[in-house]
Amino acid sequence: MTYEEFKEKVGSVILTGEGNCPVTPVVQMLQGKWKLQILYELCIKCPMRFGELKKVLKPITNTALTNALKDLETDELVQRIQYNEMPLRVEYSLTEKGRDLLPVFYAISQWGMKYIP
Amino acid sequence: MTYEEFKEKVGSVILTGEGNCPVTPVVQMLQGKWKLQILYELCIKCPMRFGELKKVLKPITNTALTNALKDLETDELVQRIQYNEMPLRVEYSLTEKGRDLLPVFYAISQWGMKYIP
DNA sequence: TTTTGCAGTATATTTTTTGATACCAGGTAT
DNA sequence: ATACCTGGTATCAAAAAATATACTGCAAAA
Repeated sequence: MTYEEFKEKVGSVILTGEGNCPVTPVVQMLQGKWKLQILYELCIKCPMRFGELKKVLKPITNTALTNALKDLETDELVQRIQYNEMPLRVEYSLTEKGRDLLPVFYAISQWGMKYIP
Repeated sequence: MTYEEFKEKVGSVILTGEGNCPVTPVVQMLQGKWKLQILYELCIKCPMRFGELKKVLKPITNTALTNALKDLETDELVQRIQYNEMPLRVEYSLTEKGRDLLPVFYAISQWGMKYIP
């Protein structure tokens, strides 16, 4: 993709910094050491249980995972469903809003496959 | 994009966490409050001078901008060229590696235009 | 009856980021 | 002689993020 194609595709909305920017708020929403990694795991396998996420994201701590998941829930990217069985089962899955991030992860993975040795 | 399309496109390389993942290292490289915003500005206008970046990214501080630019230079996403005129002129531009992030920003902007009010 | 598994909480502490302030060097304009 | 411009650096304090450790409640299994 060239600069020209980029500007043409993104269109007239490239008003950075002024509250109309379609990138800055997204970037801010996804900030935090674990958020993107959690979302990516959920792109690959969905739903996932708390303990399952903890395993694939090791060495994440309970606290970090809980906090990140709460933020993602608040932003409506992830949905939490609790089944009151014993032992307790809680499943996390992407919402539609979260699933719409798939193209972002696809673009990142393409870049990674080109540049990460 | 569906989960199935995603997995098919990303292919067999979805080995998260184990050092072969094409996403995790990229995500880590782009972490930091200003990095993605700087790169995005350079997607829109390239090259840009130090003071120019400072203006569009206001309220960024000298320290923050300098540090972020250094990291981006280290990762070879951004190139720094100094012209020894007076007053001094320094221009920052995307490298080819950095330009290859355009599709990532395009995907983010698409998402942002759908979900950011 | 003690232990185990799940999904967390609570609290405190450490580490990392961020920010504010002042300063520098070289040349030009006043 | 003084002030100003650009593109920073240096130093320290403050705020935010991340981590460590211990603990909870519930039920079933040993």
